[in-house]
Amino acid sequence: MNAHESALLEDLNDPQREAVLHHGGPLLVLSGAGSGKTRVITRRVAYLVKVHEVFPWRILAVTFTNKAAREMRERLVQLLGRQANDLVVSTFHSSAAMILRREAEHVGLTRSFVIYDDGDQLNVVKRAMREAGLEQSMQPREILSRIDQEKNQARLPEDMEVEPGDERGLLVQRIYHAYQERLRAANAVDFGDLLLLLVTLFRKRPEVLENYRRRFHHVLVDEFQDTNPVQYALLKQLAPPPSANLVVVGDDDQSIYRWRGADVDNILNFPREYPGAKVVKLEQNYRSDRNILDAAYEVIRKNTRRMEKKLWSDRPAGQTLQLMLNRDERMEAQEVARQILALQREGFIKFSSMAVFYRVNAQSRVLEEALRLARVPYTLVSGRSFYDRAEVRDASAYLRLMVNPRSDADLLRIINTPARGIGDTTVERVVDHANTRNQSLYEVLAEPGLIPALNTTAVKRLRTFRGLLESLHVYAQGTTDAASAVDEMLRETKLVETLVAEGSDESTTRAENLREFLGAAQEFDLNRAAAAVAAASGPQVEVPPEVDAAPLSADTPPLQAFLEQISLVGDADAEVGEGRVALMTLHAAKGLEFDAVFLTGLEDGVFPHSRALKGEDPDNGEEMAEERRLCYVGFTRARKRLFVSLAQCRSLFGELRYNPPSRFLRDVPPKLFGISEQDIPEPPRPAPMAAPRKRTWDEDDGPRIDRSYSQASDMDGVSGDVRGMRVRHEQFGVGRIVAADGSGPNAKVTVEFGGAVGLKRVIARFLMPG
DNA sequence: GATTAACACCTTTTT
DNA sequence: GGTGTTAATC
Repeated sequence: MNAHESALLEDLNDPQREAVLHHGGPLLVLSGAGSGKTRVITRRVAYLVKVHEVFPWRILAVTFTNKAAREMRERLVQLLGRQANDLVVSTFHSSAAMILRREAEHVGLTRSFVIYDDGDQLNVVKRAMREAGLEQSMQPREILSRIDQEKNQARLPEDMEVEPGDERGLLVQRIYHAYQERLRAANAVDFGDLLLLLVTLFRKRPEVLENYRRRFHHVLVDEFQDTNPVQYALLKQLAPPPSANLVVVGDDDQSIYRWRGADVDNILNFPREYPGAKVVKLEQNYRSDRNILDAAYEVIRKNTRRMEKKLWSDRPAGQTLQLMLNRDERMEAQEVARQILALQREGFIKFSSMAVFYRVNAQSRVLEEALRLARVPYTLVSGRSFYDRAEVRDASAYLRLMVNPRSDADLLRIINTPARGIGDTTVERVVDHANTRNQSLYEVLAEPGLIPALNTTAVKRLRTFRGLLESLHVYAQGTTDAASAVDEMLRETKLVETLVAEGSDESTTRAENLREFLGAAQEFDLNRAAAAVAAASGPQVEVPPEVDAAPLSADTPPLQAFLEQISLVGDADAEVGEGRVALMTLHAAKGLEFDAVFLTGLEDGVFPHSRALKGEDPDNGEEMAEERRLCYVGFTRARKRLFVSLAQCRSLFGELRYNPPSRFLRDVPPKLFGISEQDIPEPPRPAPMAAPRKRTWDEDDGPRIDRSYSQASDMDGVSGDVRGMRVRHEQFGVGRIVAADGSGPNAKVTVEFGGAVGLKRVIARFLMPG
């Protein structure tokens, strides 16, 4: 055994070592939470390279999230040094995008295709519906989600299985078809297409697939339990059964993306798809104290249809879990903040090793407020907030047009941003004209004079606008870095200028964001330059002539590469801040670990989510099983302390709701909370002021504006007789209520504001007592 | 054509 | 609480 070898096998337990050493053929690694699976994957890759002398470019390692890919890459750099540069380590979507770009012409795209996100997709669906005259038939959102589902199942419009007589299904199919045509015409793809088009291409053109099979002799997949049918199809193409070197690592108990088409059966049936696959179980947990592990097990064991395994640990039992019972969500948030400060003061746990989890993003607001008030530093770990801002998306739309002027969705987005006097009527006429001529908007705008019913000013403005796009497009073709393209675009479009001129606080922030966007482009260029240097100085190895060993993204032009990063990676800097508590959804928590974890909202209806509660048998449905797995994921993130919190009532979606404690809590034996069966405490009663308001106008109990629940400055509802009351409106100033009607959040009142304003009927919640 | 107020409607998780 | 749509007004 040489030095490399022993170093790479160091401190691995038996099954881990078995997985690293496994030689040839398919391998399934069932890895429980905290059992060291990333270590297994990275060591295995390093072992292949160093001991078996596999060329790094022969190895493809796919993960599900960008975070995971980044971490894996970092660890591999530590193990392999610059040899790691030649590995392909990326998400399904990134690697598919890179391959698709190389093969674009086979699928009716050009290499400069752009990637549409959710919002763009919805616009395309809406336009497809409008053109087909089917606007009122179904919700565009629903159509889109059904299209996405079809794509997840690897089905093109013609592959859809529609029962005869299924009107809605037929409608979806029709629009799906029109939608795809529009994407192709715009030289654009959506997320689903990245995978689906590639699978289709490989199916139709085996010789193209062959090139990649010849190259990638080793394929490794992380979080395999979350793969959906298209992803699995792609894997099977690249690493065909029965004998390819395909290593899949995952944990069926942590499958939490069923709603996005992920199929647990992929992992459950893997041994059948790849007969002879070796199966290794990693059951030793190195992360959590035993009390936490036991609690997690009690929750997950209720699921039927799982691969039986039980994590064990030689760690101490540790402290018991702590149950936090709160009156409402505000108290919950305060208590979380208080406990965080206490833990920090004890000195053992730093802010940066604590996290607060919640089921839905809507829960984060109250938590943030409380943490801010308590001066607890925190970071909100949410996917891609920066690139979701309107102004940043406008800027990206311009950039995408610079690369690909045919992108109608982008053109429509910015045709009047900043305002240049091109209104809805004009746009509609341009769109109609483009539809009849079957051309892109950009093409049609080359000769705006031909568009019917336009007046001369409109034609002139369109001409100027088209001129702008044209010169940007030309500029982009000559540019060698992303930042100069962004810079040029910001100058020419006057996006920043317009915002600055507006002068409001909000527009100033937006202008700042655009400057930050430029900064992101500069940073991107720097990283790219560094990567190029590293690649050039890497060891030159002999490559068999029939194999293409070039990096997948080899000659993507810089602006395009930057755009790809924006769409697929998002805000790479949104890592958990130093010295800050992390706030995130349970889904975002997968793959992370913290000394102390706060799991909030353990109430039936919140977690498990209300959607999982309805149905015939809410305790055994697939949705409930998934909620349970989500709970398991949440629990097993904690190393030493697990706080589980609920609120007896919480206002969600504008309404006050009383939810029973989560059924998951009943699965945890009380002794793990350090309490006995009898003294399971009652949550504190809601304060009298928090009583649900059910009053109507008939109950005359004196003038009163009910703002019991929210401390907000607005009037949530109106009750009692408020006539004569003084109120203030942001626009109209101070006045007196003369009449009122309705109740609840949309109650209206008529107010005499006096002066020039006079009588106005306004929604009560826009008023403040004044 | 732009701007604003009113109002309807939705709200799980995200590559 | 946000977002998109409509109607009214400049």
